[in-house]
Amino acid sequence: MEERGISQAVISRLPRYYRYLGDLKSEGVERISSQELSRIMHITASQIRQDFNNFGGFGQQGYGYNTNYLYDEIGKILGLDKQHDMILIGAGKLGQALMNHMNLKNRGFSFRGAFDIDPSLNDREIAGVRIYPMEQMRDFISENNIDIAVLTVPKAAAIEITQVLSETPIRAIWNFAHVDLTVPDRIQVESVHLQDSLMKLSYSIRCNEEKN
Amino acid sequence: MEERGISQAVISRLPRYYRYLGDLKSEGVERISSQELSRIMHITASQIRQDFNNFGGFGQQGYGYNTNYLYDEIGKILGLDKQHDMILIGAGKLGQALMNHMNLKNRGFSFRGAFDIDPSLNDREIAGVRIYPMEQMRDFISENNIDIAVLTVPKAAAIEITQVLSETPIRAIWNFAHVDLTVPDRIQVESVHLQDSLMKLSYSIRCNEEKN
DNA sequence: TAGATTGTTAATCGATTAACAATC
DNA sequence: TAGATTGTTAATCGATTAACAATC
Repeated sequence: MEERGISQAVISRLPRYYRYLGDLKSEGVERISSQELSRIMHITASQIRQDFNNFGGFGQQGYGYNTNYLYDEIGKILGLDKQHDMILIGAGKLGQALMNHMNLKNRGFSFRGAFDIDPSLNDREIAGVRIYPMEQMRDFISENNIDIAVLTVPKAAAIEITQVLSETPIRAIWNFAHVDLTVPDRIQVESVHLQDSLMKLSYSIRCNEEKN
Repeated sequence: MEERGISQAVISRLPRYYRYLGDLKSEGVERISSQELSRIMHITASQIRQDFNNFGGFGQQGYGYNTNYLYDEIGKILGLDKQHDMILIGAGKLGQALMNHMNLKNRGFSFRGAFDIDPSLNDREIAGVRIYPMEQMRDFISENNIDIAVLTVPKAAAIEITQVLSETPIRAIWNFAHVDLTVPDRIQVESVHLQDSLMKLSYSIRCNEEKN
């Protein structure tokens, strides 16, 4: 599994492959050719083969790909075979929604604790996860070997908290604040900019109506 | 403002330009050159100029760009000068979070109603928006000229509801379900796949730790 | 063996970057 | 006018698609 400089475009497609293969698997489909997958996913068979071959050959000539095997291999590439311990920072509605969704659905990812500046939330539990005062975050990360911090706080708070996180052994930040974060190289950041997404939708609407 | 076949790459960058220009504007910066913006946003000045010139010239040689003007123009391109009436479908935690966030923050976008299959939620209000029974959705869309449906329901429900939405005059779906939706051409879809985003983060973590 | 389908190289297409003439 | 910076063309780079030899 050689992975020198895989392009961002390829990586972005992996979760989608994983999803479709999971569906096929649960439908009992044992093997799939790049051509069939192409038809289902609406991308070219050529691209599918190129994408998979970035990570080595998963298929067999004349046969295609074994659904289960391919599913598992992509899972491994995505690091889904490993346990990820997470904390939530900012226990508002969005944060609570993520704890409900992600704790159940994606095995491998689990919230170990949540933190909020609002003292009235302290010691409460959401989806079986306890909410602690913000001051305890730093120590909690070290003591519980937390990998991922999920940031669901306003912009200004996100910048401040990122400063603090930069000095902890955290490995990644899943950022929902409407700001681009600056972190040391050893910390990975993935941002979900909901506003940006809605604006793209607004753009599509405008373009579509101008076609009249 | 000529816009034939603007690439998806350019469109994806527009909301980020808009965000940075908004920040500059509120800092009182009246003009900005592509070079300065390049330094702040960490993209090339060349790309910035190319991007803007897809929509016509917004700058002035020897001067740069007027921050306010550029901000407004990008806003217009993104359709932010227009009112967007939305409904929420699925009034769970995630949906509630979106109503709280988006109703206040992004002017131009406002929720007119929410719908849920859970009868216990009916007639309740969240962020000043009333929750109606699902059966009333269809009529509500027509009667209130709803543009955007925000889908925060599980996968299976999302597919069913999309069928129904396809027969209404809705113009866009903002999809949070973990599935790719199929709709008529006149309906725009923008999906936020949170699971995919988290998987990409997991991939980055794995790659980063393998560098040791 | 013949048919199918991968893995991989080569061709094409598109997006990014560089360069510079136009012009404020 | 001289300096600065855009708008735009040309060059480069990377990603996608096509083609086909390898092989199960």
